[in-house]
Order: sequence, then C-alpha cells, then structure tokens
Amino acid sequence: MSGKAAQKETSENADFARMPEHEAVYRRLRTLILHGELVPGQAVTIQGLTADLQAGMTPVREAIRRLTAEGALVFQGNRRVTVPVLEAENIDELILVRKTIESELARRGAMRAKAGVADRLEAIDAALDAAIQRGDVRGYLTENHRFHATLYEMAAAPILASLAEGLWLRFGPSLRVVCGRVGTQNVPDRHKEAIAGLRAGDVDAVTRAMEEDVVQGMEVIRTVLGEAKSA
Amino acid sequence: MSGKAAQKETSENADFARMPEHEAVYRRLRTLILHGELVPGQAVTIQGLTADLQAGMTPVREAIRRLTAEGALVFQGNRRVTVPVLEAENIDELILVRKTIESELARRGAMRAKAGVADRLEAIDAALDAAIQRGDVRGYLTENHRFHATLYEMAAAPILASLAEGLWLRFGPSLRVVCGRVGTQNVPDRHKEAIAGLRAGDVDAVTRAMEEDVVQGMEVIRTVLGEAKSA
DNA sequence: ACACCCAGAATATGATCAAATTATCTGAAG
DNA sequence: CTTCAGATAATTTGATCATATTCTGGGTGT
Repeated sequence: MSGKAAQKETSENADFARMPEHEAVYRRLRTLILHGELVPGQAVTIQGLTADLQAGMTPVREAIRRLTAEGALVFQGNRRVTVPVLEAENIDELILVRKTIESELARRGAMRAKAGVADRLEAIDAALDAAIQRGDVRGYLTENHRFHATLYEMAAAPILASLAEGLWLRFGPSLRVVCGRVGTQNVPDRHKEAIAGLRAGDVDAVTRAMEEDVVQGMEVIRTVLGEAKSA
Repeated sequence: MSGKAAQKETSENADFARMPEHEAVYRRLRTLILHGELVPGQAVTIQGLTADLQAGMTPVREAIRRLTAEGALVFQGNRRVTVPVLEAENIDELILVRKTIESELARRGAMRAKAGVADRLEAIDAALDAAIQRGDVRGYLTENHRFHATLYEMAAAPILASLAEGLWLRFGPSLRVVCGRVGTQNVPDRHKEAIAGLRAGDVDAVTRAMEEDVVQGMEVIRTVLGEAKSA
C-alpha cells in the first residue's frame, strides 16, 4: 500500500496551503473569469497579472496556457490573449452540448444521490435566492455554479464533469454581463423542480428540470446579447 | 492598415516557420499523443521532453499544461504527469458526448458542404484503406483523424470542433493500443456511407453515418480494452 | 521497521532578447 | 496655417533561457 494522506480535492478552492503556485494562480484566474470579473474582449497580459496577483511570471504563463486550452481565453494571433466575446452562433453550439452533458450528469447524479444531498442543494438554492433578492450578482454566480457543481460531484463521471466545467468558462463572462444588464431577478432557473424530483426519487424529473434549466439560462443570454448587438 | 501577410492556419501542422516555440512543441506533443506514440500509463517528464524534442524547458512546460487542461495528460497529484489510462466507465461518457457532437458537426458540415469536398473525403478514405491494407497503424490513425477533421472544418462550428478535437486526445492512445491488438482490418467505419450521403445531398444520411461510425469505433475500443482487463 | 539522507526532477525567479503597439515627428498637400 | 499620411523612435509586452530553490522518492543505515 502506497499509504499517503490523500488530500481531499474539495470541488472548488481547497486549501491554498501546499499547492504549487501555478495551480493557485490558475484557480484564482479561473474564478475571475467564471464570475465575469474579466469583461469579454478585455486583453489579458502576463505582466498585468503578475502585478495584480502578486505572482511570478512562469506560474501566470502556465495558468494562461491552461485557460486558453479550455477556451476560457483566446490567442489573438499576434501574441496577445483576450477574453473571448460570445457570438450568437456560438450560443447554439453551447446549448446543444450543455443540454446533453448537463442532463446526463443530472441523471447519473440523481441515480447515485446519497441522502442529504437534497438538503445541501436546498441550502445552496436558498443562498442563491437570497443573493438574487439583494441584487448580489457575484453571489448569484457563485451559488448558481455551486449548485451545478454539486450535481456533477454526485454523478461520478469525470470526463463529463470536466467538459461541463469547461463550458461554464465559455459563457461565464457573458453571464455576468447579462446579469448586470437585466438584473438577477430575471434569470429564471429550475432548481426547485430538480430538488423536488430528487426527494421523490424521480430521476427523469431531475433530468428534465436540469435540461430545462440549462436551455432557459442560455436562451436568456442569447436574447440579451442579441439585443445588445442590434442596439 | 497594419499590413502583414496573414499566414494561413491550415487546419493541422501549418508552417512551423514563424510560430512561437511553445506552440510548435505543443503541436508535436499533441500529435505524439493523438497517434498513440505515448503509451497509456507512461510517465511524461519535462526534462525527458526537452531532450527528446530538442526544446527549452519553458516551452515544454507550457505544452504540458495545455495538454493536461485538455485531458490528454493527467496530473498525478505529486508533481508527476502521465498519459491517462481509459477505463470502461469513461468510454460510456465519451460515446455519449462524441455521438452528440460528431453527428451535429456532420449535419452542419453536410449542409454547408461545398462542391469538391466529397472528392477530398474520398481521397482521404482511399489513403485510409490503403493504410489498412498494408497494416500501417500510424497511417490509419492519421488518415482517420484527417477524415473527421475535414468534416469539422466544413461545419463552421468552432466550439463543437474544439471539443471534438479534445475528445480525440482522450481515446487516441487507447485507439493505438486497440489497433496493435486486433489489427486495423477489424476497425470498421462508415465513411463510404457518409460520402455517398454527401453526394446525394442527403444530410440525414451523413449525420446517421457519422454517428454510427463514432459509436461503432468506440464500442470496439470498449470491447478490446475490456478483454485485455479481464485477461 | 523506522528515520535519515541523497539524487534527481519539478517549481519558480529574474534577466535578456525579440516583437509589436503606441507615440512622436516630419513633410507635403489642401 | 492646418491637417493628414508615412515613417521612425520609444515603450510596453511576450518568449526564452540559465539558474537557484524546493520537493518527492528511494536507498541506506541503524
């Protein structure tokens, strides 16, 4: 037996303690993008990040490479890197893939759900609603992502989960823009239905709820972004 | 006008001429993995690659980070990196996603197909069959990938295409193992049907052919890998 | 079996070089 | 005299390398 204290990979920002610098920088930058702290179209410079994040050049470089590989950043040909702007055509692609992946993750998650998961999801959803009520965009984005990530965790499908996380990075910045424009009140979800289905042991209901949740959310983004472009 | 000869990004290995070192290293390493030159489970060391590829340490580092972000390599926790071994459960995930993405890419590609594309695909498929006949595994893998990549190009769906390419990296090494075990003769495809559908302007036929192609191919991998494990 | 030490590999820094964008300057045309 | 175009200089940023530091794993000695 190799015998080593397997440090838990607790979904999100685990202890930053003993973690390589490049990993820490990656997670911080990732969160920045996911929460739309970086505006679509904005240039991302290495030297700017070394200053902002108080990190060395090499770790920043590696974090940027990882994020570009995931599609969260784009290589602008001449050696510049920017946050991509989501186009209407791309949203169709995202809807198709997210619909497939998220509903499958929901299905698997519902089937393997342990007791207490529904409670955890309900707590997250309550925090989410609270954030919406007080107009806290940052809190809304955080809790919304946490809700989905909790489902991914249960599904025990590492490839699907990593793909789903990658897709979040692609629309995260735009989601922030949308929330800032129409307010968090007008971004509906199907979390209540999913939780109810989970409690009832109705796998299909959970699957359906999350699929509708995804499609609905992405359609809002499409609509708002489309209006912004025509205006 | 900034006035610079916009160098073409010809799908695969474009001119290595004016390309940052880290980009060139990335593509070479990527091809190595895609063609199964690196065995699943094998350790990948930075210093090993600097020696093998005659490259500096920093570019190699960045290439490895990109590939790990795409799932082509895995971080072993302690600072080791290896080529991942595909498990049976993971194949189910890959089938689901590839089926969705590849069929959609085929559908879009068929709809937007220009004249002459069918000829190009037929030429690739002929080269593929020739490689099979002479038992050339490397050639088989190259041409098979090229066939699909050509369809991706026509589809004009950048996100779907990048996701599809990322999935290839996950089963590429295992595909090589499978070919080495059962021979290239026993890996069937539906390329002929796809080309026929393309010539007939039958979009649904192309979609169906490629979906079956993907599922069939992945099932072969599952079967062979399953036998190897039980043996 | 346990603790310690050593070799080797990965991580991280800073310096150096190259490229590109921005700013500035000059000159001619209106 | 003003304005705009073209070209050149200056600054910013990216790419790469050599080097120092830290950590992991294995061997060794008790």
